[in-house]
Amino acid sequence: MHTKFLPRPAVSLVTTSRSPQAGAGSLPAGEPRLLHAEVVDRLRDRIVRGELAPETKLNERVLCQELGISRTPLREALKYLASEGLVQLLPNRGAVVAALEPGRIKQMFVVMGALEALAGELACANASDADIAEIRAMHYQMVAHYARGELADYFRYNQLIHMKLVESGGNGVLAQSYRSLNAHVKRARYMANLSKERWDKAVEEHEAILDALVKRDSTRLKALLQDHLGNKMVVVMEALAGNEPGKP
Amino acid sequence: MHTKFLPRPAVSLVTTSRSPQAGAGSLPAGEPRLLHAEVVDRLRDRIVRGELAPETKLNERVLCQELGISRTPLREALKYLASEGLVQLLPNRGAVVAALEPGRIKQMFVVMGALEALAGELACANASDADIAEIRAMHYQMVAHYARGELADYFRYNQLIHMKLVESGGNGVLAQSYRSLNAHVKRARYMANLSKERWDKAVEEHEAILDALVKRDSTRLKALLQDHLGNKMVVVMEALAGNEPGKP
DNA sequence: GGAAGAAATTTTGTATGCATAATACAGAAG
DNA sequence: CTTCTGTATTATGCATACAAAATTTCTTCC
Repeated sequence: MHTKFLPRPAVSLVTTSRSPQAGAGSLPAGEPRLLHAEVVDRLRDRIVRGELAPETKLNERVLCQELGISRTPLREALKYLASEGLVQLLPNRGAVVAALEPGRIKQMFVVMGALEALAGELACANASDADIAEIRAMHYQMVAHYARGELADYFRYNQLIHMKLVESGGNGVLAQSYRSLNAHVKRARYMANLSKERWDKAVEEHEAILDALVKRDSTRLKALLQDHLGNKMVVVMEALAGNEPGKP
Repeated sequence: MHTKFLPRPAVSLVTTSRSPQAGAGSLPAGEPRLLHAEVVDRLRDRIVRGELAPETKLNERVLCQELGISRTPLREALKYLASEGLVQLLPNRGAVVAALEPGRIKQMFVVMGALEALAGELACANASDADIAEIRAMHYQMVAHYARGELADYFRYNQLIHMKLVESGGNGVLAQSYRSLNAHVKRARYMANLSKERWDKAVEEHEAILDALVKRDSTRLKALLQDHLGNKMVVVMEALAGNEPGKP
């Protein structure tokens, strides 16, 4: 697998032009977006998508050139991502993309199970009818993509549904915790090749989940979510076991 | 309440002397401890203990002087703490200690409830006898401090017990998530004045919790932990409601 | 040829400098 | 006295400079 960075010609995030050498600012900017925050989002995205593979060394000079910024905001972003657990800081030796240890991912699934169960409970109790209608709409979108075999779009709606479900319980802390763990797990999922059978089953499970939510059947929803997540865990863990039997 | 910083004469964290102007390093240092990491720990501690009160403005120049470092590692530390949610970054306006919104704290208790329930389950299943013996020992220490009316020490052992219980389930991700939420909640608890009755009851609850753990009665332990946490929530929420009826 | 060690290079950690945004302050107008 | 406006001050965001550590490269010796 490639670990080399693409020689992108430093498209540069700098738009607000606060830098000493820069010439002219432009956008009126309703809300100032700081560089480190932008970099956090970009790097997190690249890590989650697997473009920055686990254990990739993050060379500051290279990243700075790619992003068209100086080391200061980059290093701030790395600290932020380290706190999220997506980056590991090695004192005096820089930063690397966090490893994807199967044991740790499994632990994350267990915790996410507890969070999703709680989320299901809260959603049944607190979700508005509009929330549920939105989830139903996303569900049908997802099923449509499934029918057409469009995996990427299926995944996207799948994620949207799970996030919306978690959010509609009205507990922002829960949503935040879930999102954070989910980012880690998503990294692993990019390796997992969904089998046709598993895909079929996952859609079935989603049908049942939607049904339980509509009926606000908390007990059943919790059980279904647990089951769904458990199955997903199996798939991901298998993929993970297959993709790194021995680290070279 | 004081929000002003103490004029500490810059005791300086700099020991490794990598700075341009610094004179001499000293400690052989088995493992290099970086400045930003040190600052993260210090600031987090001050925030959790309430020495840096909620919504306190964090002036970089002042903190730099207090810590005896330059702005670079300080700002890195602030980014890290922002990711933990203990600090809020205001673009172009610096950083403030995160507010203690009762609604949010309540949400945290709900999530911690789910995590503790899981922790209880895992502890019953996975804790070694040595783990349980350690918890028991800490429990008796705690009770001794309770008997002597030593609140601070009681709290310390209380925390140790809860953390050990969470850790002995063997799920590091769970422990990490719990620790993070706990830091936030601890901030609130520093305001809560435990009544004698509540204290008595809390110790009773702990007796029952220990008993359930020793017997590895997962179902009962979960229920007891939920109850215990729920009671603690009531106390904290009352204190929080009392201490900020109107923000000046 | 390979191991060991020294010098050169790169990389990281921290401090500092500079430009812009934000705030405090002063004075004028109402 | 309050409110507005323009200016001085301060604070923040980013870039850069420099020193120590780590890594690589080049010798040297066996």
